[in-house]
Amino acid sequence: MPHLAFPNSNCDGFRCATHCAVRPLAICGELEQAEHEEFERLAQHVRYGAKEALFSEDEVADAVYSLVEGIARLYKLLPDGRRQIIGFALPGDFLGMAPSARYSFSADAIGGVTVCKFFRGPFLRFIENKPHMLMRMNEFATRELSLAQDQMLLLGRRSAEEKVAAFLVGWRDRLARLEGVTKTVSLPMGRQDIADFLGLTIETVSRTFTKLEREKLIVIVPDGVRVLDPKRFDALAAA
Amino acid sequence: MPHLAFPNSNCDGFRCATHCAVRPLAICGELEQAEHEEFERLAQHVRYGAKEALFSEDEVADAVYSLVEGIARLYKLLPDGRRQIIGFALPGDFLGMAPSARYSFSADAIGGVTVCKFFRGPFLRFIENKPHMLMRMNEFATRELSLAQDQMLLLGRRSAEEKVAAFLVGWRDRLARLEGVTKTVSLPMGRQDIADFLGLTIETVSRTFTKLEREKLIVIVPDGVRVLDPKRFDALAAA
DNA sequence: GAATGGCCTTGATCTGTGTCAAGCCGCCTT
DNA sequence: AAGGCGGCTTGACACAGATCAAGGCCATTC
Repeated sequence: MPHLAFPNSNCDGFRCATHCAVRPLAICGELEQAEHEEFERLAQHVRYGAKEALFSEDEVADAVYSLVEGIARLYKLLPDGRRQIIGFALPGDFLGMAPSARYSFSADAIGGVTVCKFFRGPFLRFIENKPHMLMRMNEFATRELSLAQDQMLLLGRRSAEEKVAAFLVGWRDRLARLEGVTKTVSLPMGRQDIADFLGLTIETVSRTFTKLEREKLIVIVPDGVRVLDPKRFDALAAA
Repeated sequence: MPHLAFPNSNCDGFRCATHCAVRPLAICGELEQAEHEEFERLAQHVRYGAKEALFSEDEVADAVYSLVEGIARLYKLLPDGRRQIIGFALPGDFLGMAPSARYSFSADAIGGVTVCKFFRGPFLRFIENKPHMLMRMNEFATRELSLAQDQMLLLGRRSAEEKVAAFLVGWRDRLARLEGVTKTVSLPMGRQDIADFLGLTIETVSRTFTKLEREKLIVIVPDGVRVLDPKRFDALAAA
């Protein structure tokens, strides 16, 4: 059961600085002072524990979410339990827009997650006469769509080794936007999650990590990998 | 080389009725009279012949397109030539928005295609202070994204037979929005296109069609299939 | 510090789909 | 009507990755 971190979401300056470190990257990043205060009054800051669900596919989509902190797993299931992870959400990402009245996928926390939660009605009323906000939402949707298309190419046409390499490169680059460039790529998600993201089995993912390590492209470290040969590695990921 | 069907795009009533039959479904479907006339003045109606490119990945994205008539193939290529078709565009679909200054995929005509083409600058200036239009673009993007996510599930987690069945059901339902419900599903794209859409080879697609026919689920007809047992067929596509 | 359980790795074997190759069918050209 | 060509189908075989099974490692608990 999620609890409200700030039931009175009209948080003071200190807390805002803490919890909205990603604001420039988020959907609300270009709101000016007055608008942002109005927007904040619509928000509930909610914290979810590890593996807790933010929302599930086919539920009535009564809220949208701006991820503030932590990482979420977005996925779809087939009736027999096969799972496809359609993305990992990072701080600044915007979740929960659906083309119908119900969510088209499920989202749950990997480790702890903090979000700004907005009920649909008030949210839509807020944006409906704010062209700048609508443009920003369009940018977000277009970027998401483009990532999804990259992933289709990966799922449909790349080998297991290419999938893993492309995943690591893509993940490293997304983390770099948040944390700056590093040699060590942290992987908060488990091997099964990676497998379900890449359309592979956990065994194939594990073997492929080992293979990349044998080929001296990476070193496997606790909860991550270190990229040894970025040049050769990026080439493998691109091809 | 495409030629302008209406170099003076300010077309008269008759031509509009002919060429904008899909307007209620298109991006401009909710513009009121005066706005729509302004919008039309920004448009070039352009016709492309079979296999002609509307635009290509990595080109400067200087225009967006509303597909009026015909079908387009949207795809990405790997450096070695492997191709993933990320979608088939139908009349009413909106193409060409990109998260960067360049197109993130290629689009070309299957058979003949007619579009409304808008240069990026005038288009953005037109929409920037029209919340209704921006909302509609959001709806379009959200629907596209949801389709892309369905496709990820298909590519990552379905068997060849499930892929083909799900493709036929999805395609039939999209055509039904335009042409009404029919038993016969027309397939204007070739087997290689279907293969590249489903992450399969042409041989596997061909064998799977034959298998579905042997199992009395479909009959293969010229340029399409007839679905014999919709109940059983939809079940196969869902599972 | 022994037992438990979750997560990951590794090995052996199987199989669905890819690859390679041949042939068919309908259509266009001459 | 003969030839050629593009698109499709079919068969034989190969292989990447799945499946099945076992074992290792580490953190947590009692």
